[in-house]
Amino acid sequence: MITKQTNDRLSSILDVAESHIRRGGFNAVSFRDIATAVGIKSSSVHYHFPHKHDLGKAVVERYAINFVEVLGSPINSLETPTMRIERLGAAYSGSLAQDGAICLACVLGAESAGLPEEVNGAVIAFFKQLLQWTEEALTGAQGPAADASYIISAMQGAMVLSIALNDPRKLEEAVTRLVRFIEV
Amino acid sequence: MITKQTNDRLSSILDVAESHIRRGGFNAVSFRDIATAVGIKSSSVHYHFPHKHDLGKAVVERYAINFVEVLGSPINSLETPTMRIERLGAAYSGSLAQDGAICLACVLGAESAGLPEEVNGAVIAFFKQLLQWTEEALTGAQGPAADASYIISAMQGAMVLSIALNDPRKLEEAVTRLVRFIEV
DNA sequence: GTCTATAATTTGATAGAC
DNA sequence: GTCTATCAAATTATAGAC
Repeated sequence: MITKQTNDRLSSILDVAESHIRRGGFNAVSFRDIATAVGIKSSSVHYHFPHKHDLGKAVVERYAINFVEVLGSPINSLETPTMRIERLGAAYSGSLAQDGAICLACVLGAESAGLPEEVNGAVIAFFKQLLQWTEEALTGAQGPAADASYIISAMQGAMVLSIALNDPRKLEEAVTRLVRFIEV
Repeated sequence: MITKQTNDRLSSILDVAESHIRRGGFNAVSFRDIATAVGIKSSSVHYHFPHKHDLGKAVVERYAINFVEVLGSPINSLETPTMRIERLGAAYSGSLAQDGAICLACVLGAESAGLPEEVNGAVIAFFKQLLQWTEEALTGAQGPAADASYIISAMQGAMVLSIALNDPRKLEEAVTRLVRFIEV
């Protein structure tokens, strides 16, 4: 099936691009590197994404969709706010362990002043989506850590420390601490 | 004076390089961009820093020295732990407002997997230094936020959110919250 | 220390055949 | 959709004159 194969190739390109960006930032990716890793030529990557910002935007948008899909809705759940934030932290911890890379939006957010507008817009949209999810997850919660921006900040920063110092416990400890100081 | 002029030029190069890196990451800087901004040729930049990782390393090391110098020693002070962390947060907030850029180590830490070893080593050294400063600053402190790694994580992440969403209050609010939950 | 000149490589991007 | 071929520009880096 043509459609299937197209999707697979597109996914492969996005997979490699996401992986590279999450490890070294937007400027650490090149069409050639991606093409080689996928097993095609750089001109074929250009066919799917004419400009580099098209590729970057697509990577972020797919990341955003996948992320919320994995997390699920925070409203329909029977969990407590504490459990939801714990799940958010587990998602990041698992992602850090499995991919050996931090949140895509964290890397791109850190270098946002040097990004194409199209990519930046997608990053901003993702962060707003993530903040909204966290706000909803915190409905009815209290305590020192019960604030969406604060929780996201702590987790993003802990990922930076974890990857820079090669110590995943930085993230785990931050999540533990956050979760502990959310009261229902 | 030759020495004076040399130092000024060297400082200018490091100034421009730091500014560019803090805005767009390590790969967003080029010898030509730096040279143009300083008012010299790229080969002259190579004279001072043969390889790009030499430049990157020097930028981080100077940043580390300046940072602790601005903060001062956390031990000889008569301040409470709360006041010291507040001062750390103010340093970052002021730096964000003045330079329009986040912490150098945060940007480079986020893309650490794509950095030259020499630069990475300097970033790790800076983070360890910063964590040690914060640990000493927290001597005798308690409460939900009284942990060096946690505090640094929250501040670094809050800077990412602040710059990505163009809202410096993210950092200010994080600092306020952290400071509020350190008990002496 | 800075310059000119230049090399070698990489990069984002396009044209056109299949 | 993918390929070959190619391009213009940019990048890191070096050699040698001043």
